Amino acid sequence: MNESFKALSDPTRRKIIRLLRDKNMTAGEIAEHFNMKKPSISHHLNSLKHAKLVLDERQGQHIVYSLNTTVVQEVFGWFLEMIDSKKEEDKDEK
Amino acid sequence: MNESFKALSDPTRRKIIRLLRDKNMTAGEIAEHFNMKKPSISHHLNSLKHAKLVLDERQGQHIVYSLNTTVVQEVFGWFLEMIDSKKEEDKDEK
DNA sequence: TTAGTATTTAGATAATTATCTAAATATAGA
DNA sequence: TCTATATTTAGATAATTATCTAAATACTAA
Repeated sequence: MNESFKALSDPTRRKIIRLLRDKNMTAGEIAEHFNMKKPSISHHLNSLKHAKLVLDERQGQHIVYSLNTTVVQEVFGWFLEMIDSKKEEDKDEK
Repeated sequence: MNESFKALSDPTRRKIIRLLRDKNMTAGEIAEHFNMKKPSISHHLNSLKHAKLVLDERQGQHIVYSLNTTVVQEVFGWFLEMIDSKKEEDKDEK
């Protein structure tokens, strides 16, 4: 999970996640949303891949990236723990 | 919100958040949970403070740190958006 | 005022990270 | 095989980050 937190620390990568939330995309399509050279996008995608936040699949000349919602949900769960259990404590006290 | 994501990218800082979830603590109390020199803890606390994830209050010789759940919830909301709206789309299609 | 304790700040250092350029690799079609 | 396109890898570089040591600051009590 540390890798996920690290990957999400960068705004470019968060935007990539947001893009892939809506639909799967090729590396080139993703790159079009940024004013950045493609190797840099590759580097970011590699980071997200390493954290398993995205999955990649080659389709001929293209590589299609998709969001791995399972891992996003894991990180989500961490926040839930930080917020939710605190609410439960409050309830118990009342 | 970028500051929050950055702050949370470090495991030491995430552990601090987890500690403060349970109860407010002084810098010294927090430091006891880590095998690290106090200036380093200070550095981490400063990062969390800068991101507004924690709040500090001097009480005599001590500085007490508390979790700022509002900001934690903001970040939580980001994940909700990544997960939740995707679920809604699925529902609409069914 | 001095001494003790809590905590931070400053500075150094090594490691990590984000972007670029150049080159390499993978796929497809002629 | 050559050419074109998509994408990644490699290397350089500047910026950022995490830990340490030394020093400074803040508060308390004698």
